Amino acid sequence: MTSVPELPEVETIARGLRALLVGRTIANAEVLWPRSIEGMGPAEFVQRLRGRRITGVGRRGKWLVIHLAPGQAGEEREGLLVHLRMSGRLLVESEPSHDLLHLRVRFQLDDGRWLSFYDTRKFGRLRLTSDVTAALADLGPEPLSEEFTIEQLRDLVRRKRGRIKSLLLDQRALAGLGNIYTDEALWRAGIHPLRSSASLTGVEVERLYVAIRQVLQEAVLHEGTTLSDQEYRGPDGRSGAFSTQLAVYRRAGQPCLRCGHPIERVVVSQRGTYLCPVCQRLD
DNA sequence: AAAGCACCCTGTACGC
DNA sequence: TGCGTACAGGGTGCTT
Repeated sequence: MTSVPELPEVETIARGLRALLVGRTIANAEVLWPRSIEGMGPAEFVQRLRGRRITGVGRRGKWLVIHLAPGQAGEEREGLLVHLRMSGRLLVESEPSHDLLHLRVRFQLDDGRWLSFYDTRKFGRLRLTSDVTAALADLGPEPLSEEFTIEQLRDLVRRKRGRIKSLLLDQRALAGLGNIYTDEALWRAGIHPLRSSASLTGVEVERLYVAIRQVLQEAVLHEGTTLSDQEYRGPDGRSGAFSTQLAVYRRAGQPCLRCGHPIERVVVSQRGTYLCPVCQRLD
């Protein structure tokens, strides 16, 4: 069972970590699973992070961004990027580790605490970059930002020939949506995930825009979605409450909250996809 | 251009 | 009860 961190979960983590990390200095780092590090070897990674002060914690799409004060090289926009993928977790702990088996990378902070990266499935990635903006330049717009408008979504949708679900999952088109919130947004908008994106009417694009923003906003307010004990946790160990708000995700066979028809599961873009065939028509 | 698939991984669910 | 196997899922890269 997995519920993967998407925009609301990463946002919750960023907010929690911000309070704990800003102003701290990384005294030392240790890489227990080298493939968790992207773009350079673990030795260089550790060497470049040692002594660096954390100036901020943010989020871009599903990436967590830990901003660093300029080091000896003087890079202005250096930062540590973390993508949690399937099972990654970042925790601030007073003990060195609570789970050595799944500990992949850890940072010792100047206050004696530890920032620990746990990742059961080893898909998560840490990347140290000298230019945060450039490193994330391929990501599409932030769906909750003011800059993201209905017109932007309309352009995205009209320019592509593929399925609407594939488009929403494409991080270069729109940043931060994953399998859960894509299905939830499409259900709220009454749009079948297999519809060609270019076939959406103006009204449907508007409904989709509202649905995406609302579902993400509500999920942020609920601090994300946690589906079982094993799954996503906030940095303080709290679980997300949005699971109680899910209308379709993992609800195959259960009645649609709008019309009562059983929710169906199909596969779209190699992903389990949940929908109501009555409220989300293909024809 | 878009779709499909293998790959990266391991905990869990399921069938026998 | 225990064992083997299929499956899930984000992103990347390759093929169709």
